[in-house]
Amino acid sequence: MIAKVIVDVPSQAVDRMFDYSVPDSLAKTLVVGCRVHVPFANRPVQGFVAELSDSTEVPKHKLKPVTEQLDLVPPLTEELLQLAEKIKTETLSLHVAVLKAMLPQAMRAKYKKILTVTAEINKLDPLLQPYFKTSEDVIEWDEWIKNASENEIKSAVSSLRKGLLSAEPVVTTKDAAKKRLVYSLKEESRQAMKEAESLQKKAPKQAAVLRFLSERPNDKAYTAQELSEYGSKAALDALVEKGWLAKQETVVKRDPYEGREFESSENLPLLEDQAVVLGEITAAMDEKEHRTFLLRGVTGSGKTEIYLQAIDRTLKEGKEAIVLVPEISLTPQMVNRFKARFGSRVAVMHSALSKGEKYDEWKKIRDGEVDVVVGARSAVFAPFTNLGIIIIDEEHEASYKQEEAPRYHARTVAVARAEHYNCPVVLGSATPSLESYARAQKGVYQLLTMENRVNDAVMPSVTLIDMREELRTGNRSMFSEDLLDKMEERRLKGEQTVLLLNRRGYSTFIMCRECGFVPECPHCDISLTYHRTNQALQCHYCGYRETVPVRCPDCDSDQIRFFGTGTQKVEEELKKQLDGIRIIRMDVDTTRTKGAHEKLLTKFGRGEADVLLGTQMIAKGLDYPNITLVGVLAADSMLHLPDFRASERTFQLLTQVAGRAGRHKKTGEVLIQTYSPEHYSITEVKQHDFLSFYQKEMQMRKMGGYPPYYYLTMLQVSHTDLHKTVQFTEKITDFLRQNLSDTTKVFGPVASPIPRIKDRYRYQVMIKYKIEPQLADVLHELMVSLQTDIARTDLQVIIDTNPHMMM
DNA sequence: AGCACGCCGACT
DNA sequence: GTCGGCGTGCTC
Repeated sequence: MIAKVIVDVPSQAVDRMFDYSVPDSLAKTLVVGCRVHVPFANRPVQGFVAELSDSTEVPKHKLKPVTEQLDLVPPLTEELLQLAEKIKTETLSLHVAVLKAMLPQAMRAKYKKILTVTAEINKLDPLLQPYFKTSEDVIEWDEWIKNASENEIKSAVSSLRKGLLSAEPVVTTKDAAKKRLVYSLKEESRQAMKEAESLQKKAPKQAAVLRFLSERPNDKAYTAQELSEYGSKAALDALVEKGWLAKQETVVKRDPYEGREFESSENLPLLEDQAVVLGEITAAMDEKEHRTFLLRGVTGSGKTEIYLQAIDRTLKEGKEAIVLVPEISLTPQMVNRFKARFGSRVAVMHSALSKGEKYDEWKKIRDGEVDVVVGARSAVFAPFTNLGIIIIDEEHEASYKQEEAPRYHARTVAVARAEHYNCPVVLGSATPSLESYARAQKGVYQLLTMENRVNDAVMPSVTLIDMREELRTGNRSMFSEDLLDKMEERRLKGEQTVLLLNRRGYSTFIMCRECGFVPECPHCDISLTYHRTNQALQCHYCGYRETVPVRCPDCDSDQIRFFGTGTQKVEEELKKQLDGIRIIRMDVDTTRTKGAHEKLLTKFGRGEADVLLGTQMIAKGLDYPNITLVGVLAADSMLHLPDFRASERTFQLLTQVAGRAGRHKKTGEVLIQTYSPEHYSITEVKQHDFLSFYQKEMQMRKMGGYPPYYYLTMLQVSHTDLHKTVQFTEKITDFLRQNLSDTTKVFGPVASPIPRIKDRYRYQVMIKYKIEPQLADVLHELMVSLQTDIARTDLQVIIDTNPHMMM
């Protein structure tokens, strides 16, 4: 038997299948989708069995056997393997990169080099001898070299040359299952309890352990911890030694939500709107036909309840469901709603879990222990085999696009999977992406709309505050008079305010007031950000850090001042303006630790603060009845980013955060402070008018030649040498112009908006097209032709067939 | 990517 | 004459 293997080597040059013979010992168990270890270019690597076959073109003397099979149950199903090929061609990624993206981190291979002694230890340099107390001892090269002295390293290198040491590459791939040791009473011991009493005198602890265990059911096993009140680990091990007890390793399942009580909930009654929408979705399920629905429902219209009931229906049919939510809204509040309805049938996958916890959640899915997964982007690859529905909440969110290779979009993957299972996809949002809404207009997706809020709530009133006007009237603070008044008013009434500091593309930097000097990162063309917590200037892109200068490095003036606004500064300022106001601040600093996010929200929910102040992360999913005021500081701060989606993002964020107000009995009010009160991405928020925004933005896209009117592909070229960067980009641009059709436009070379990151110069080429069937082939050909340059020089070329970030 | 193979300069 | 530098090709 021959196994066709995709090897884990990230190079275009080996991005194909390699044939291996399957040894007899594995012939019965090896199946497609398993991970294996194989020898490749004289070293072991991990690979994925993509096909099994009886024949091969490869001459016998070249064929090597599979060394090891890692999975009995293949982690990748046939469906996922097919899907991987599709993603590979669509995103121009390496095949193995896609396969790895489908697995939890813990199942991906680790490679290291191990040094072993081949001669007698005493022949070795005395400097190295301490590392090899016995001939079994090894040095893990990559780890060792970090702490070894220069002389030790030199000595090791020369010992390798002389053959006293040998270097061996090894792959380690493990299932990150958490194991623990447990003790149980052996069957035969039970009959001999009388003899056990004889231990009493010499070994009272051991006797106590036996007595305890004999009073319990036989098969129950306990950890040393659980038995510690009867006898220590030493006593337990002695009993094992004497044959009384059995000691075993068992796999424990971590449960990130262990010990948490979830109040169970039933299906809620639906409004008419909701019932119609649910009806359409279940009809599609009945027809067993794939359909993609775009559910546009205003904030507070009860989209989540629709998801829950659609899933309920799916489960009743014995099928499974995937729910994708944006990373930042994977809040406990969200998770709780699913856990409350479906209990232990839900797995949760998000970045706050440890690698091991993620693995366990993943395994629950593969082993069929759960049938619903709620998770961020990568949960779209959940290894279900009988999918009944895929739901993408807040479908417009940028986090559904992966910004590293493989650059897939979860929406595209979801639709591909749903086509395979003939099941529906539901894309939900109050502010759909332009792409999706345009597809719905064209009938590619089926549009469903909910214009009414549940709880008889009305949409909050939105007021725009022109900050230029405030400035003219002499208010130089970051709060308008109106906003301060209203916040104070809420506090007196015992109601709450959500305050959004929109600071994307707007960070705190320092500037010399005398000469205008702004400290920049020496490795990236970007100004340094001021971090108050460690009193340092830090680069957002490479992590470079320096201390805050006391005097201007340029003109020696001491007039160095901070600009921009951070949440900390807002908090201080607000405390100054409104004496005694209680503020909860949510930003990266205050939510870094595990569970902090939840704690802060619970606190706010209990009414222990008047104001919840935060960045984007507070814009989503918050649902507290007492929030009656939402304030937005600097609404337009991301409007001027070099990104054709800037208006769309602004509208979406403002609508989302406005939706936090007045979701229940009390009506809500929203105050938006801005310097561009006439911009449509802001004015349309005031009217709650998605359609009007959509039409205006579509006009802009049409004029600019952007999606959804045109498709984009971006090539990002980088190199440490500026001249080479430009040269290569020119070469690439020429190649594209020559090989693509005349109607396709190739823009470039241009320097990237951030022209240098980590000492690499960055240029880009943008391709705009309507129909270009050759594109994938041409780009592939291009990459093949650049292969040697990429491998031998430090040239890097990134292709993004659906760019979301223009930086 | 990472390794062997092979062809050139510098040195025991 | 040998060691080790790095350019080149290949990996089932």
